[in-house]
Amino acid sequence: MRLAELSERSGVPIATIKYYLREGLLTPGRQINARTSEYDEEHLRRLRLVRAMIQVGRVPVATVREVLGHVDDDALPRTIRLGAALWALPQVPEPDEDDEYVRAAHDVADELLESLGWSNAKALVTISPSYRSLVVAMAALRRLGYDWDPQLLLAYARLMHGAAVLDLDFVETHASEAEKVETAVLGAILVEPMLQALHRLAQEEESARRYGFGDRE
Amino acid sequence: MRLAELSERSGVPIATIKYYLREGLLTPGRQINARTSEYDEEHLRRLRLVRAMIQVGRVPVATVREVLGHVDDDALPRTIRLGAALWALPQVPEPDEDDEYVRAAHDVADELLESLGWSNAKALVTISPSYRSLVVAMAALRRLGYDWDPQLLLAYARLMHGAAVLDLDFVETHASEAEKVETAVLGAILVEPMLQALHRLAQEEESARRYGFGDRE
DNA sequence: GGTGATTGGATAGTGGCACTCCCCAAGGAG
DNA sequence: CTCCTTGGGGAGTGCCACTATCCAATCACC
Repeated sequence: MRLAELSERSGVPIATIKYYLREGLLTPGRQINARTSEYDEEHLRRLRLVRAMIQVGRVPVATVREVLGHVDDDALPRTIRLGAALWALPQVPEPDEDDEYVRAAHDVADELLESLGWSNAKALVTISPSYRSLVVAMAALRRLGYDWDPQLLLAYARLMHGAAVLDLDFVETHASEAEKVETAVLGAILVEPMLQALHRLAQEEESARRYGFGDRE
Repeated sequence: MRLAELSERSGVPIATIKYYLREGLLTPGRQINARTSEYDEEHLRRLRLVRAMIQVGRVPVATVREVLGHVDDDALPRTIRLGAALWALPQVPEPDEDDEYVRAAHDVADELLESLGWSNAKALVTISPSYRSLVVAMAALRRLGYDWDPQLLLAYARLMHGAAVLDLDFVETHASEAEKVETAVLGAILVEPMLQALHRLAQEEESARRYGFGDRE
């Protein structure tokens, strides 16, 4: 198919597809002659993937390129490719390690990993950007005066581990070997907005259940 | 305290505080004379809250203003204020209702709410932006060819309901009546990055557990 | 074979956003 | 009285995700 049809079937404007091509998010089509390129179903699929990452996952264009680079890197073993792709995702800004709240958050986070028995990967996990994000969020909450119990964090962690198990079970049963990394990355990028939406819906529901709507009080 | 000290204690540059003041994210200090304003602990707290929403929660400045407006609106009952604040948070772009994947996602989402027994708030919930986000994410996954089981979604929803129960229990025990809405909003804004970080860590851990690191294969 | 429309590619421009720079006038210190 | 500091406000900056325009090659139709 040609650019116009690719645009038609994906719903992405032609100018935007050109931009993605320039940015290296899509591989160029097969050059038929100087003025015509042919795109196939794989291009369409990749384009939809890119769009989903950008629009649903709010991933910056430069990061999409990086993530896809890792996903496509057949030279690396699977866990490393997944890890590399996840590490490339946008993260919170670097924490200030001199801040007392940040140091305290590190301690709590380390204890948490210990309790969860995630220590086998601890060397890796403690330098992961996700670990940093966790520490930053914990420190921010504490700085605002919310001194939550580490047990609460443990409960959250168990819930999210449950979600991760569901993700990877899904990857197991539904994806071919070659697609596993891609599916797992999508698990991180597209499932997260879904979880977030469910979380907010659940909050609204639970709040209404506990306190009613209050409009008759 | 004066602007310089507010900046010092919060770690936010003076120019940025001025910008927040101009944008209405902070109330002006008490004017002492034409050239001096006095800020108090409440300003500091509010500034930290704003910073956390922007940097950790990635909430746009205009949205922070809107959310805080709802949080501060004492005229409304609590559930409504919480709902209004959550609804103001940034969401995915409007779905194309003519798209077959979007319509199918609507059906699955409605069934899900039914199964969960969240139907008491259904009229509200189905017009919630979170509901829209959910539908968009579901449609995007399907469009990419991942035909997951609705049961999987139900399992995710139960997990996130568990998280919401933890959130609201925390609000119950740790916040004064006046702070409840603020805490609940923070629950949506600061707990979410924490959950996301835990989710990614859990994925890395679970992936390493199942497949090893693969570097000796 | 000529002619106007279409296509793909490159370049430059746009709009939004979160700051950030700079200047000014008012205080305050010596 | 002079110089330094401070708060306020407007204008500018840098980044990012597009998007509009231009150009030349080709294709459809006459």
